[in-house]
Amino acid sequence: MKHAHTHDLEHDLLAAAQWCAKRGEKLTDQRREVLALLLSAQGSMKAYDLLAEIQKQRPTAAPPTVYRALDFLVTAGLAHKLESKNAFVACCDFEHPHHGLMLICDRCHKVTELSDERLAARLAEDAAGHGFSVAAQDIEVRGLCRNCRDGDTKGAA
Amino acid sequence: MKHAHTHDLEHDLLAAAQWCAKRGEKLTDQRREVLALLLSAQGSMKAYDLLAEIQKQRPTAAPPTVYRALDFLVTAGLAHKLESKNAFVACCDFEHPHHGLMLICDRCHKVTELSDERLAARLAEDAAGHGFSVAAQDIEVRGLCRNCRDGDTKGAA
DNA sequence: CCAAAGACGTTATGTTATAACATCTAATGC
DNA sequence: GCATTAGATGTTATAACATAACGTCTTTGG
Ligand SMILES: [Zn+2]
Ligand SMILES: [Zn+2]
Ligand SMILES: [Zn+2]
Ligand SMILES: [Zn+2]
Repeated sequence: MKHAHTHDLEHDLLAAAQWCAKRGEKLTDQRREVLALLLSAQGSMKAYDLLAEIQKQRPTAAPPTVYRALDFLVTAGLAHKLESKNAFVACCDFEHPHHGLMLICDRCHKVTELSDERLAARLAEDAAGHGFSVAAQDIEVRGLCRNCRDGDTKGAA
Repeated sequence: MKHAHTHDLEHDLLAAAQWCAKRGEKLTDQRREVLALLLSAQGSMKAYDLLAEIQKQRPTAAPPTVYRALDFLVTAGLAHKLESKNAFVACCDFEHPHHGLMLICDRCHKVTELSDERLAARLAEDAAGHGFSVAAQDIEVRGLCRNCRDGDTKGAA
């Protein structure tokens, strides 16, 4: 079981590459590296933290290196930006475009992405009621995850 | 009718001062100036735009001047931060704490704050279903407001 | 081969936000 | 009144987040 995570990671990266190909785009090495970091992270990652990781293998990497990769991943639906944290997370289910609802733990910083179509529908309904047509939505919730709320101390930063 | 806006503004500022007093805090001159700018703005305002306005009357003002005022206003519920724009808006109804839903027009940049308790409840329910306890929530919707959708050209930036 | 498009390298800069410490002011208790 | 103290502000510097601009390289299709 030692390499279970690695195996899942490879599987996810392959699926992401296929998803890109389906869209007529390419998951290049740099994009793959950034996505791999996001997939491996416990919570979200900041752009400059990603940059620091990338620089371990590619010392000449600069901010545009990682921001370009992030832009690509977000546009392709492979990752999401957490606006309230200026941080990024891998999407949990990029093959099924959705309106994610992000649960962000203030204590262990873990992020859980939910999808609730009825919630999104209600949102669109509220907006329509004011003559507003929705192009994009962002729902971020801060609080405590189950572990942290139950007094677990292992997840603390 | 020429001074209707001014009158509303003074009324709102008075109400805000009373709201602060009720909380054992003070709406100082600087805080009042920032709030007045937010109340008078058509859409949201960025911190450094607020700073530029403040500096017209108080040339020594620096970033902490405006960020401190904004922190106070947001904490007191008198203003909200739009995380997706790094910008700020006055709250439409600070005397009735709520979970605002922000409709942000991509064309004229106007912001409409709605309150939908059922939406907030659904959100909390989704979170609870995953063992997550909600401390704060942020819902931001981008799109086109009624005027802009209908082809009005007056509101363009 | 050649042209065009996409990706990447590189430098510099723009934008957003806070740390840290000094000073001032207002409220409290004596 | 006067010291104490908490809150607010002044001031300088820097941290953190993000993009502009331009050059080069690689891939791909004619
Ligand atoms: Zn997702
Ligand atoms: Zn947690
Ligand atoms: Zn509000
Ligand atoms: Zn509009």
